[in-house]
Amino acid sequence: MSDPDLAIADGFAIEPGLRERKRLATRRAILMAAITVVRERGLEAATVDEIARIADVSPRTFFNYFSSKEEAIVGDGPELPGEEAQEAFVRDRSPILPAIAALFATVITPALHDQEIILARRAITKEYPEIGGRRWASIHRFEGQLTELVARRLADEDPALAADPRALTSRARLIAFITISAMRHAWLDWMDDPGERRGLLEHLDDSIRMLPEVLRPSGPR
Amino acid sequence: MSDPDLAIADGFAIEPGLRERKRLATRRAILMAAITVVRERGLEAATVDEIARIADVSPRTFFNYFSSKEEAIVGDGPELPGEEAQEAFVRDRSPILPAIAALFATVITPALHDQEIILARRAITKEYPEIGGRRWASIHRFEGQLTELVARRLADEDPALAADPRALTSRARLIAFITISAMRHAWLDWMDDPGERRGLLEHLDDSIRMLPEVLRPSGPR
DNA sequence: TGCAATATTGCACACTGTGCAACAATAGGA
DNA sequence: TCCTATTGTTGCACAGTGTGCAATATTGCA
Repeated sequence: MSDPDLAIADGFAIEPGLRERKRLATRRAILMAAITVVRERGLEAATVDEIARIADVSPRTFFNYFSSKEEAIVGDGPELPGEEAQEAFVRDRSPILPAIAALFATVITPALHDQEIILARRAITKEYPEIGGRRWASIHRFEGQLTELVARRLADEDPALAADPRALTSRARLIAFITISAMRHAWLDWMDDPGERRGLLEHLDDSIRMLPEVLRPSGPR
Repeated sequence: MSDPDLAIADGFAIEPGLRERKRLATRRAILMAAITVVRERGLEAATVDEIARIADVSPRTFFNYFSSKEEAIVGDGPELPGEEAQEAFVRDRSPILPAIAALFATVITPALHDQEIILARRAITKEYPEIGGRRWASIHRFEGQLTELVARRLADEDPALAADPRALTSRARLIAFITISAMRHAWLDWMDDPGERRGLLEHLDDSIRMLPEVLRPSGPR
């Protein structure tokens, strides 16, 4: 059960063999089946057995591709970009909030590739917010990773802070929480944007820019 | 299956009968059993059957008191204070962030009553962060309630904003997200505070005060 | 005491998720 | 083309969560 992405990870675009192509097709079939069942017959009807039946695989095979039902329906959690981008972020000295927003943008852009899946999932999470349960694990993991990354940058730009691990972690954690909040805020505004007049990344810019404004003690005026 | 808290909800402290006292005792027995099993034998061993066995009730009865295993181990989610406090908050015109922090304080203070349970749960969530899964539902619900409340206040203090529901919701949501982030940040700093030199509420003040500082475009300096 | 309300329990059931071993399909060289 | 190692698929048994329901036990109250 090798990761087919590894075939292109080293820069050579190896034509995937029959095995990899079948694997990707199966994964997609299960994923589409999950989304389809939820959209057409509701979250109640979306049991693993039913999804597997629609995808034409055995229920056992379902779990070879997704570790939980929610993962198939709602997708994987966010991931940090590769090492090089992380290093650049650590050494960067521009304002940190927009820098993190840019980091998010590089992560989101490829994920937005498959419009059909993205839009279906958007509709599903809007109709069934309770599906987010299993997502907690991945968001929590992402919070930890981002905190770590921000801490590296803070330590890099302020050695005095690096000498106080507790203060460093505390500050990094707050920045990570705030930016993830902005990300979620942008996502929700995007979901509420009826004509989709602005893209997700534009909403993210809006949210980041709204932050200092909202925090002014005197309130917006 | 009436809520025993209702007996005092209207201001009259009715002496609870044998039924209510037994009910509270059973609830507590299950709760303590859950915490004890996790602490002594790990999260793996903490099955519903085992917890029920320790609490000396049937597994079925466990689910009469808690809707899930996690709820027994980690406790209920946060709740907004009563109507009067909410109304006062809506009409209040002091800076909104400290005002929300004060709101949190009124909610947290009674919840901090039972030191034994609080400390045990603190240790458990520290050792097993993955337990938070089921908590997502309650945090999500709380986010929605707080957003609604903040929106009422924003509409009350700025009629122009009230006329634009989307902008109103967007702003209220961001404020709710940020303050909940600050709350979670304070909770984590509190968990990391070894000698417990500062209480949870003091950490909350710290977090709220740290917000504008962190957001300054030039960064901390 | 006796009746109404409520709590506890056992039981059957649907569902998620995992380990394991048998079986099927593919890759890649002889 | 055939052979074999590797990898993918499936069925099966199992442990666990959570729910509905009906029988039984307990409590409140007249």
